[in-house]
Amino acid sequence: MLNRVILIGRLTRDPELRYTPAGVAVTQFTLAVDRPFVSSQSKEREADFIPVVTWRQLAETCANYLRKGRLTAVEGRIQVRSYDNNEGRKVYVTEIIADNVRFLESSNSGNREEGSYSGGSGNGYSGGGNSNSGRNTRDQQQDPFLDDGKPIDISDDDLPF
Amino acid sequence: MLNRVILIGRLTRDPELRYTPAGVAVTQFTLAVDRPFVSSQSKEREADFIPVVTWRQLAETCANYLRKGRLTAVEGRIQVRSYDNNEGRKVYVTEIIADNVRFLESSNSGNREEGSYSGGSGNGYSGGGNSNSGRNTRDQQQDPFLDDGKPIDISDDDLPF
Amino acid sequence: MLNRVILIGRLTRDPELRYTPAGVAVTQFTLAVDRPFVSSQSKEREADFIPVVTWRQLAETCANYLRKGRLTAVEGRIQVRSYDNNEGRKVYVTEIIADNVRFLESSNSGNREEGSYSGGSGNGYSGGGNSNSGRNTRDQQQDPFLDDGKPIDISDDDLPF
Amino acid sequence: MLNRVILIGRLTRDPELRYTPAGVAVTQFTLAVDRPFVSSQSKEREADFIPVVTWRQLAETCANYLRKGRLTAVEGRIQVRSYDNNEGRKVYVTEIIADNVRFLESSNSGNREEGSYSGGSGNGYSGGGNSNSGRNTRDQQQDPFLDDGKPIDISDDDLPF
DNA sequence: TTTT
DNA sequence: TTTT
Repeated sequence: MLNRVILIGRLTRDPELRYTPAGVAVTQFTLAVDRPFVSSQSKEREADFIPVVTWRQLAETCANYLRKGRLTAVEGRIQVRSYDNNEGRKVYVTEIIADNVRFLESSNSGNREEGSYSGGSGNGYSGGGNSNSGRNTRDQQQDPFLDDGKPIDISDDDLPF
Repeated sequence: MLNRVILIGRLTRDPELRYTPAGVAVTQFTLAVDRPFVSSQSKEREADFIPVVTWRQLAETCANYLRKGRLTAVEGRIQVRSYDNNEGRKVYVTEIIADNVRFLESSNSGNREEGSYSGGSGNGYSGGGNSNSGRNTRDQQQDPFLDDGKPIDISDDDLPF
Repeated sequence: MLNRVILIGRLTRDPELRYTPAGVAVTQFTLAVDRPFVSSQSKEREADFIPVVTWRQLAETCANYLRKGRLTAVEGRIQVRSYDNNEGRKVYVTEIIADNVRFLESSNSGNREEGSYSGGSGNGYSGGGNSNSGRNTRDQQQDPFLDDGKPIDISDDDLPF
Repeated sequence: MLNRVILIGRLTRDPELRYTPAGVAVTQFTLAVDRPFVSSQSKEREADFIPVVTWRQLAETCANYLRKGRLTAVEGRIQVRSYDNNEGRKVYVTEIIADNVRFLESSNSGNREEGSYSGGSGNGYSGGGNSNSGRNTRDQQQDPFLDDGKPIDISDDDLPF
């Protein structure tokens, strides 16, 4: 009925821009969001690493302007999808589908002129191809967003807009 | 830095109240949150099933008043934890740690007097024991929230408050 | 840069549907939102009364389905506008411009099938006229939303979409 | 029932720290929050100026670290209060009562180490007095937060915590 | 001016 | 694995 998320954190890597077979842009990145408390003795885990997905025009803007380490605000909704891994086990993936992303730090270190771009009506398909390259270090079973140099296998019927 | 989630949905089952070894109450339930759009042809998946965790006094209030099917509002933050399953693979679990829960439907069907309870300073430990029973059908490796009739294995150092 | 509000409360009156000179639907209502605490001795003020404005298709849906007393969730942004009253003093009006409204109670008292309607791309102008009537008791200088039987004086340039 | 606001914007002035007669710290500032759209021809109003109030420990932290122009995230709830101006007219004031404030820019221009402080259980009364001075340029009828050099007239019964 |  |  209602599903709203707002996060502020830093990118753990540069964003990954991909295209669906129909040429729809989709960008994925992960935000490290510091937890508000100090975990008493353990001291090990102090941030949540939350995957974010953007589509269409917003995907391309994020790919162009966001970089590893940048402080970023994200607004969107939680989505849970699942797939079967190669042991036949169902794996659940929870992601934030963002419709609004604010760049709280710009490239020039003196950040008084931060940009801000939001999603919405824009469709903004700007060509096919795949601007991504060479970050194939993750386990394909663990992460369906793995970049294998080919358009990702998402039916356009699955698009949330 | 900032991590805020607000959901409105319906419980997929009755909530599960457990206690940590130190006697801290923790309640888990899942909200079915209808998606805002109609997934064109497929028509199969139209809701997200989002796990929610509450602690202490709020946990006990939720266990007492929430039931399967009830429309409920939840406010909290996203938390990602991980554990190793029995194939040695790391499994990530994403949950909402709620600090505010609103009961939008009460038990009497005419719901003009809905309750509302929030978390906070309350500590509200009300005894040990385990009021839960007999729903051991899930794979323990898949879900550490599995009810095995014993207090759950969470160190009190892990408590987020 | 980012401006997000989520409220759950009850309508203090039936909603008011108006039309701009260009025929754009706009509906206003007020939500009574109970405060989370008990104001110690005074005990008088226990809710905030927060004005909400919706536009276009969402305005017409709200006017059709919302009624005084109904529990309702609203998502939107805070907007502050000002006007000069007849003593030449600037008066500030703070409203929630809603883009998503959820009806948590339906007309039939057994509320298991609540509706839910959100804003967005819809334009949904459904005729001119003014379905409103006879509530002219407020001071025009105090409230530009006063219903005087004529289309309200809002330039279409002021529309937030 | 539920009342949640999240804003990101810039301070229009340095924050104002005051104390109630009972010595409780309260800090007020205004956030300029840019609107997400371009108001077609008029071009005049492109931001909302939203008053924010913080209490106790959080008030003192804000007074110490926030400055005019700083990019800041605020989380809280909307509160509407009223008073009678000297023409006997009731004036409504809408403010955000913040319980979490994030400093997205630190004093040193290279802002890689932004601070972040949240409210909560802290009580943090650190003395009486009034650290504020000389900004009495606003109309008292317009702004009950006007600094007149004396503790403000708020009964401790009015405190929201 | 206010809702349950 | 799922709610209305």
